[in-house]
Amino acid sequence: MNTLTNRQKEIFDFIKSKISDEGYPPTRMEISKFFGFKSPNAAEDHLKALKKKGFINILSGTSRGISLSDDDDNIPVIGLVSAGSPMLAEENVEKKIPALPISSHGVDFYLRVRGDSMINVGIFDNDLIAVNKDLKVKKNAIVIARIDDEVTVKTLIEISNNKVVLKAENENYDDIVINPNKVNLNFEGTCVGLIRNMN
Amino acid sequence: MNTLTNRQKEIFDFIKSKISDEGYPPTRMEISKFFGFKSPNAAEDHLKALKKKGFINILSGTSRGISLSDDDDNIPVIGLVSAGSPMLAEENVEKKIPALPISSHGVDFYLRVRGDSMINVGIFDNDLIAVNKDLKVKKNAIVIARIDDEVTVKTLIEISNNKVVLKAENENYDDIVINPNKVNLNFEGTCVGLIRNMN
DNA sequence: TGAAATACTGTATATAATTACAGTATGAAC
DNA sequence: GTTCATACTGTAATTATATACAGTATTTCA
Repeated sequence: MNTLTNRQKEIFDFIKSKISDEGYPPTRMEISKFFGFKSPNAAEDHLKALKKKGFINILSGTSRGISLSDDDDNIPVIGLVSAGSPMLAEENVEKKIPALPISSHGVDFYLRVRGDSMINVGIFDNDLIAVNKDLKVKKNAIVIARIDDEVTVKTLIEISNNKVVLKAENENYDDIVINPNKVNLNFEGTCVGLIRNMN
Repeated sequence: MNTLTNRQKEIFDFIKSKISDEGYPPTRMEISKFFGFKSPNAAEDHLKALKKKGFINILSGTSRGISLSDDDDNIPVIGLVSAGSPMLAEENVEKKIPALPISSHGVDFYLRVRGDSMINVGIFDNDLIAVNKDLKVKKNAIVIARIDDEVTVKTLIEISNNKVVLKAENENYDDIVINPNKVNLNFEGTCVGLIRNMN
């Protein structure tokens, strides 16, 4: 998908806000009025550009026939992570679900938790944790780490150039102490929320 | 708000599905075509009825100018419950948020948990629990009980005509043993899910 | 440096859409 | 037993809307 110019992004944002505010997309005239265009064709041209770049679909002959093609506010749920594959690789995506209704930080994906290593902080087997992948990992945060292709959820209690300590929140598990220069360690993100389904 | 006739509900549902499928509301002609009306005025009449009953708004002179007036898929979050007031009374509603993305059962409201009495089952202070108020309360379910105006979340471990036992999932709390004939006991619902926001 | 993309103005027109008015028929409410 | 709400048919007019064509000016990229 191509990138939008500043002006095109403004138009695209206007369309999105119209849809969320009014409940329906704008007409060419409404776009023109908002941006001060003297001709509806200016809006038409922008819509064609947005369509060409794949950001919207246009139904011809249909009033307000604009739909956003990039509707994916749905967030992937990651089940088991295959060795060697990136977190968000298609083979790892169990399904897609809408965003967490609460959450101060953005959620990039949900990860289904396996095992009981974090029960002391209320993260149970089969829970979904909401993960933000761009937040800087910080001490005392619950992080999603990948150690030599093994994905694990733990509390980060120490991080320096040659030592990383990951703590399981369960007395039955030992701390994981790693020299990041010797093993392959990646942080896949920080846990920012949790969803549990009870039956 | 008035109630809808079966036919009006069909029309209303069609409008909702059009909005979610196509991204914009239908025209009178599209409604008529779908239902087999031979006149667009049949749709017009229905829209007026829906407007009169408060289910939609209509912007005159605007193509597809239909908007849904009640975003009733948003679910109330209940904070502190005032003594004597029904659970869902307005004064108890903190805010409204979209439905839990997962959940096998319907969610009638979210309740903000106060205290640590359920930490052994992973329910922590400030968590939101998703509550279904119509499920029959069952042994071993986590229930929301109201005992003489005091709302509490506990595991129901015994229920009979003259004895109800509610268990806190934390060693520091004793079981609550109640004779339902002597105190005012109501079950407000069953916990069907959980949301936690982490910062 | 020259073509293509961007960002518009200006005009025009076919058609999409709203919506009023005039009816018909049926069942519920008072 | 008549009024009101529901649920439509049928017609028609005004206006809302999409969208083509012909331009101009500027910027981007190869």
